Amino acid sequence: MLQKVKQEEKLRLACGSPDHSSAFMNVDSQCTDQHDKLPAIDKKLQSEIPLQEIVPSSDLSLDDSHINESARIGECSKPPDGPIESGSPASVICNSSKPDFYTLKGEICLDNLSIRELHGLFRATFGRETTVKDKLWLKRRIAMGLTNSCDVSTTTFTIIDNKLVNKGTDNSFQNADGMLTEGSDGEAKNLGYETSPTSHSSQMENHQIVLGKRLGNLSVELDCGSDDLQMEHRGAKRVRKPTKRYIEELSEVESRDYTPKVISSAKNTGQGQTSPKYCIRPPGNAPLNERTIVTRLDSLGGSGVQVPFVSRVRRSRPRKNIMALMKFDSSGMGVAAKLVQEALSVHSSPPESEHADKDSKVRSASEQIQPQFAAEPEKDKRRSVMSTIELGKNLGLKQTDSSEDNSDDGIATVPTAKGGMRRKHHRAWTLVEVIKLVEGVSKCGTGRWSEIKRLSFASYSYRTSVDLKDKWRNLLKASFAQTPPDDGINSRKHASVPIPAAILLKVRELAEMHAQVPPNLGPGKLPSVSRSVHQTRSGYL
DNA sequence: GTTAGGG
DNA sequence: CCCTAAC
Repeated sequence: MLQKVKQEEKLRLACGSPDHSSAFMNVDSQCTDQHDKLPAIDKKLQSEIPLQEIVPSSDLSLDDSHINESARIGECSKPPDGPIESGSPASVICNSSKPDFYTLKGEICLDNLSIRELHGLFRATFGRETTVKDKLWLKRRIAMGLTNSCDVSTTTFTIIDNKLVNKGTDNSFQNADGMLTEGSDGEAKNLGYETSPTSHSSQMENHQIVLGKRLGNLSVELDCGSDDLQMEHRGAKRVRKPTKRYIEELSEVESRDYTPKVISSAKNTGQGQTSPKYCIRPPGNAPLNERTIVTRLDSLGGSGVQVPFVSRVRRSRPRKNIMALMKFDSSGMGVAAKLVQEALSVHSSPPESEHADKDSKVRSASEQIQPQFAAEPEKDKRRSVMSTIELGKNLGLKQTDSSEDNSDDGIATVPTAKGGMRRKHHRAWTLVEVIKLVEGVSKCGTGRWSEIKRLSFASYSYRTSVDLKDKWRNLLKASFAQTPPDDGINSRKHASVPIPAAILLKVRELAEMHAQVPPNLGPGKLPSVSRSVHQTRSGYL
């Protein structure tokens, strides 16, 4: 990393930037890279491709990126050599007086560099040579490499793709297959691009390559590639923003990591509100609010998402167990004991309705009443229950026997004796259930789990629609897993239910109907299932 | 409240 | 099976 930074600086010098080597550069360029490069690329692409207006269907509007960019030029970068105007008031905000040329020079540099220079930069960035002559390709690769990311936001991605698609019915930009091959081959064999220098690269290719590189795993790369390809044909996967917990934890780590630097750099401006890594982004012409937004570009699962930076303090959703423990601590046993009684009473007078299972309180409460307690730090909710219950034990409260939970017909809950398996409430799927599930799917189609639950699992109180969904997912996996005739099902040690091949077959069939074929083995890899031997499957598709 | 998807 | 964001 250091090496890389060093070399980058050299390159900056080559661009006429005065020397300003400092420890901050590292951090700084990260910040700007992440934020600026991609929009910049977009912009470039845009101008290069004479296209009509893009219609950004969703969040990352193009306007936004433009604004961001111009604004950022003012704020995050202050070249000693040349005022890069835009005179935005934002520059005042910018607490980083540390100059960063990369932001503004970055594009310019890349634009003006000769192929040779680009090669140098490429080497600096990727640590290997390239013989690609395509300037555009080089620039993109380098830019992407510097962003160090799969941070191409899905949205941006789509837009670009659309653009490309729109533009090119000629497939110069769109030859997806070609792209994939070249991209991965190049990366894999270190041959670069030379084999077919004529074709243009696409955003997609870059995406893949960088991603693959990052993961350092070719197969992953290929998978991703095919995945992306599939995306074009089917709907993109729902993107998830990182969970709150993730954000919190990450923020925690980062703020710790950068603390020293923040302190040392903060004295320049007087206040260290933000770490250098984060850019303050004034909300452009969005008239909404005066507040500046602090974000960082986070890449999670390849989806670049603007993640709000949260401070270390846990906000909202205070840990519930904390609450419980606090009660215990402060007000003594009284409250806790009461809690225990509540918990106990809940299932000592069980209505035993079929919906009892849905009540998580009941569930967790009754289930945690066990002589054994897993020593592991548990999930919040459970822990609170556990602690109160344990307390109750200590107080000498009588516990009703834990076998209550199995009242229906069930098997035991949580053996959890020692080191081994402590599944909470696990109920093995019976073959009957599986069949019902398959049936239900064939009737309702996938994705309508609650419906299936209503129709086929009305009598099974314990299978929630989520369970059905999960099971289906597993079935799917199983059915598409290689099913070589030799080992087959038996080799599994403790496979709960073997799941006859016939059923798997049916699952596969249904899956194909609903376009659920996993991206890897496309349609046709498996011997096509003889179809329509049965089923009036309501033609839902 | 349901669904999708990661853990 | 759990969790939780997206819907």
